[in-house]
Parts: sequence; C-alpha cells; structure tokens
Amino acid sequence: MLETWSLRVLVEVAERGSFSAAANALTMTQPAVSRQIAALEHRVGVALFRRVPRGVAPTAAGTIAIDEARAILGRLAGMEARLGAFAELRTGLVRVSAFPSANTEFVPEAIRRFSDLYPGVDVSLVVGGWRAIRSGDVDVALVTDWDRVDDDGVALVPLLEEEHRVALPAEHRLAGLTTVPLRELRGETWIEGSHPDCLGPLEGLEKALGGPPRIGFTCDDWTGKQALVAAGMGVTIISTLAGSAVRPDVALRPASPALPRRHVLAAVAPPATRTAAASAMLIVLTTLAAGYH
Amino acid sequence: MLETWSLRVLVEVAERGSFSAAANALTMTQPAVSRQIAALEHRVGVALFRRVPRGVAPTAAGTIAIDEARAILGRLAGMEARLGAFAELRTGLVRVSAFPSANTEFVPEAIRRFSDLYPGVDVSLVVGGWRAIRSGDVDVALVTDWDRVDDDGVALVPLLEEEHRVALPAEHRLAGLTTVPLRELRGETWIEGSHPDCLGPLEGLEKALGGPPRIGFTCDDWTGKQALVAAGMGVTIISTLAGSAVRPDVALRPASPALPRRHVLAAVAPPATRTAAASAMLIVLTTLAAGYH
DNA sequence: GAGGAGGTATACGTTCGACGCATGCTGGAG
DNA sequence: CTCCAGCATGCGTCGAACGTATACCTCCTC
Repeated sequence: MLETWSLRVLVEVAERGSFSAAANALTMTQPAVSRQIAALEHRVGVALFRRVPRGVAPTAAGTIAIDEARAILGRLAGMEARLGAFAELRTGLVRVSAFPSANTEFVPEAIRRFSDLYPGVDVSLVVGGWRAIRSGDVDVALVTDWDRVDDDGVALVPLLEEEHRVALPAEHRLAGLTTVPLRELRGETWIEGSHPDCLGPLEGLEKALGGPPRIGFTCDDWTGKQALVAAGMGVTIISTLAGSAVRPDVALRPASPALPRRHVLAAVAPPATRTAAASAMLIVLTTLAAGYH
Repeated sequence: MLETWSLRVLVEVAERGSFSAAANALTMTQPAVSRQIAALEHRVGVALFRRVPRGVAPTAAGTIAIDEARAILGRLAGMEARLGAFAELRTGLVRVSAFPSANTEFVPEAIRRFSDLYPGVDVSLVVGGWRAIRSGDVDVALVTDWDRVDDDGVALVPLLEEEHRVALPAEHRLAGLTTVPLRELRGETWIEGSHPDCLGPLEGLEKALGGPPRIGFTCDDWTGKQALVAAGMGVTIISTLAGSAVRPDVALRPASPALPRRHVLAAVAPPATRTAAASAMLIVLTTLAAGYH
C-alpha cells in the first residue's frame, strides 16, 4: 500500500542525488534509505534510480514517481493544513441554541465577540435545545435551572443569574412606580408561556399574589407576549436578559417581593468530546456573562 | 507524517459507518481500527468522528478529511498504475545502439516487431555504443566479436553469425562470378572503415590476397563506402546483414577462400539492473536472429 | 598502480510500534 | 430489565524497520 514515508524518502533522495545525503537530511542511516528505495522499487516492479558513481540518478519511471510523490505529499500537507485550521479555529462551525430572551441581546453579543476573535468559524443559531447536545446537532445550548437537564453526558457551565421584571402596558396605572407590589396585580390577566424557555409558570408567583394568577393567554412567542401586553390584554413577566429589546410601549418594573432569580447555564458536551469551537464559544460566553451585573 | 494506512482505515470507516464493519472489511480487529482513528484524530488535533449509538458519524472536519483521504488514495493508486505501466511494458523507452550494417535491416525489423508487441514503449536508435550501457544511456547495443567488450558490467548475448561478401562495382570484370577468388583482387584498391563497427581491417585478408591490401580510402560512413565502390573507386567487404539495402550498382559476391564470419552479439546490462523493456527487446532480437540462417 | 574517499548493498541483532485478545463500558432495543 | 451492538483500554506478542558493521564498487590522486 505504498506508505507515505517511502514517498518522503523518494523525494529526498531525488533532491539530494544520493542515498547518503538523503539519509542525513532525514536523520536516518544510508542502509535504511537504501532499503526503503529497494522496497519501493520492488513494490512497483520498476527501477526508480540508476546507481551511478557519485550517487543515484532517477530513471524515466523514477522521474514520474518523484513527480507523483511530490504531488501526493503536497496534497497530504494540504489535508493536514485544512484539518489544522479546525484545531486552530481558523475554520469550523459552532451551533448555538438558546431560549428566546437570551437571543435578544446576550447571545447576539456573544456571537459578535466570537466572530471578532475567530473570523473563520461560522456560527449558527439553531433550535435544537439542550437535548441536541448529545446527538451532536448542537454545540452549545443556553438553558436555565428550570430546564431539567438530567443527562450526565451533558456538561453544565453556570453563566449568570437573570432577574425578572413585571411587564406592564406603558399606560398601566402602576407603570409609574419604580417597584410594583405584586399583590396589586392580583386581579390582572396573566400571559404565560407553556415552555420553560419562554418563562412558563413562575413558582412563587401564586403565593406573592395571594392567590392563583388568572391566566388569560398562553403564548410561546416572545414577541407575541410583548405585543399582547402592549395591547393591554394582560401582564406578564420578562427576564432582564431581554434588556433593551423590549418595545417602548411596554414597561418593565421590578416586583416586590422580588421575583425569583433564574440561573442561566451553558449546556455543552463533556470536555473529552467537546469541539474546540464549542470550548472557545464557552469562554466567550463566560467572559461576557461576567460583565453582566 | 500521516501514514497511508490511516487514510485507508479512515475512508473504510466512513464508508461502513462503524469501526467494527471497517475492521472486518480490512481484515483487522475493531480495537486496531479504533486506535488508528484515535491516533489520526490526535495527530490532526480534531475529532473526525462522533461516536453515535449505531457506530460513528463524521464530523465537519471528518468529512473534509475523508474527501482529502479519498483523493490522496486515488492519487496513490494512479501513481502505482503509472509505474505499473512501466513494469508491464505499456509505456517506457528502450534505447538501441547498433553498428551501421545492422541498422540497415536487422535492427529496423526488430524494432518493428517490438513496436507491434509493445505499442506503448518508445524505441530510440542512438549512437552510444556498448560503452553507454554502463552509464545507462543505452539499453541494448549490438556489437560484434571484433569489439573488445571487456567490461564485466555488460552482459553479452550471442545473436547470430554474419558472413561477408566482397562488394564490387556492378560492371566489375569479376561481378559475373558467383564466387570471387580473393587472389584476383590482389591489385584492387580497397576501401576500409577505421572503426570495427564499420568493417575495419579484416584479419586474414592479407594472407588470402597473398599480400597486404592496397588501402585507397578509409570511410566510416557505410553509405559512402557503397558510393565509392559504385563509382569504381575500389572494392570493399560488406556484411550480409546489410541484406537488400545494398544499392543495385554494387555487386555482393562470396569470396574464396571464405571470409571470416563475424559474431553479432547484444550488449545489455546484467539481468539485475536490466530494464524490462531491454529484456523484452533482447528477446525480440534473439528470436529474430534465430530466423536468420 | 596502489591506496583513499565516497557511495551502495547486505548480514545481523535489536527495538519499538501496531496488532490481537480479553475486558470494561455505554446506549438503545426488545 | 435484560440483552446486544459497538467503542475504548490494558496487556502480551510479533514483526517490520532501523542501526551497526562490513563488503564491494568506482573514481580520484599521488
């Protein structure tokens, strides 16, 4: 099967013009080179070098073999370079999945920083969720501690804690307060998301209200929730991660008693099987999260 | 240096989808494949396969590696094929050198037969002589036993014996005889070649003539010798190998006593360093010579 | 012409890498 | 819940390739 090393020796012999010189250049001995070439010639059934007094000279077949060998070795080097680009993050792909509020500001900023650091690596924002980590369809998934991530094949890295705000129509009677007492919202219609990612049933809310919230709508679409609030159809709770992405006709106010915080974590493959790009993205995420108060 | 076998294992794994299946296909064991891929991945610093329940699936880098590996293996096969063409005489070059009279009929016929048998092999008629066998500039050199081939690095293969004829002008007074008595030519002017290849001083001629021949011209050019004879400038001796190539205004006649025969041999490199094309040409030469009476 | 220098081929002992076997581990299927 | 398919790893073994030593050859020089 014509091993690569033979080709390397072949080219070196061709360039040096003698087995001895090639052996020196390759940090091996002359007999080793002699045997390599002899084995190669026996393999292909054709003499590749004529043994001349001062060394060796390629035959017609040898010239072809040398050219081919050069091309093949070049191709091999190219292959190594292309793969090395992955290892050195000069190319590649990292697929990120996040819940809606993280996608409003935090994740885009992380992607921006990542792309500055590694311009060659593509970043793709996908919808796989943390379960896709196992299957390899997602490299980094942002989750919260409300997600029941019970797969020990998925590593969790804490990023930050997000707080929650009550989202009111801008003209709501309580919108002028800096802090909204929750019990004042007992009679309001509430908008919930059915999926934990989308801020579903908030634990502790019932107790703070002094009774079960009256659920008027269920909407997983984060933009839709905002729209419903702006239209005066109800109130809801929105994560501070949403940041400045909230539309101006919706007011965000801290609640009293304070709403429970939610931990945001990055779900990634365990270090052993983790992509270099995923590790890099994880670092970007953690450093970015450290900048969040 | 990324050995070929790794690439072979790589593509086999890619095609089978599992280490075990690839191991079967390659008549090796699953652990061996596992180690090969692991070493390859460690070498390039990138995971090439994701380990999935039913086997393995290539990563992005793995896909590139597989494509490259396929291309490189194909190129390697191509190289082997191109070199194999030399071994199987589907291409190549054989350089033949011969003395002038052999070039008139014998060698051209041999080349014709050779080219019929091996259309891909180029045949080149060169002027190196038997000394060029050693240097590799000539593959087969036709020589006679008058050549002092004293190099044991050159093998000699007997081909045939050539006879000699006296060459007379067609209107010569003796041209009508079927056999020319040499002593009748005592007074003639003789044309000799200085080089043995060109029929130089003929041993025994002096004794047959009853005295030293009177040398009028020395001409190494075989055509020139004929022309001189035709012009009536003298007589000479020409090998029967010249055959029908002798011009019609020159008569060839056997001499009495018979002129000494000359052995024609093929000088080639010893079998160890002999080209396949040279061996093939040698066979053609010997079979062709066997047909000569 | 004898000897030295430079180069290749071969014999022999050794070493190191790759393999096979056995085993453990994991994830999905019945 | 058990079984099975498949990958990873430890261990002992074997062989391929290497290095050392040496023979042989050619050319060059004195």
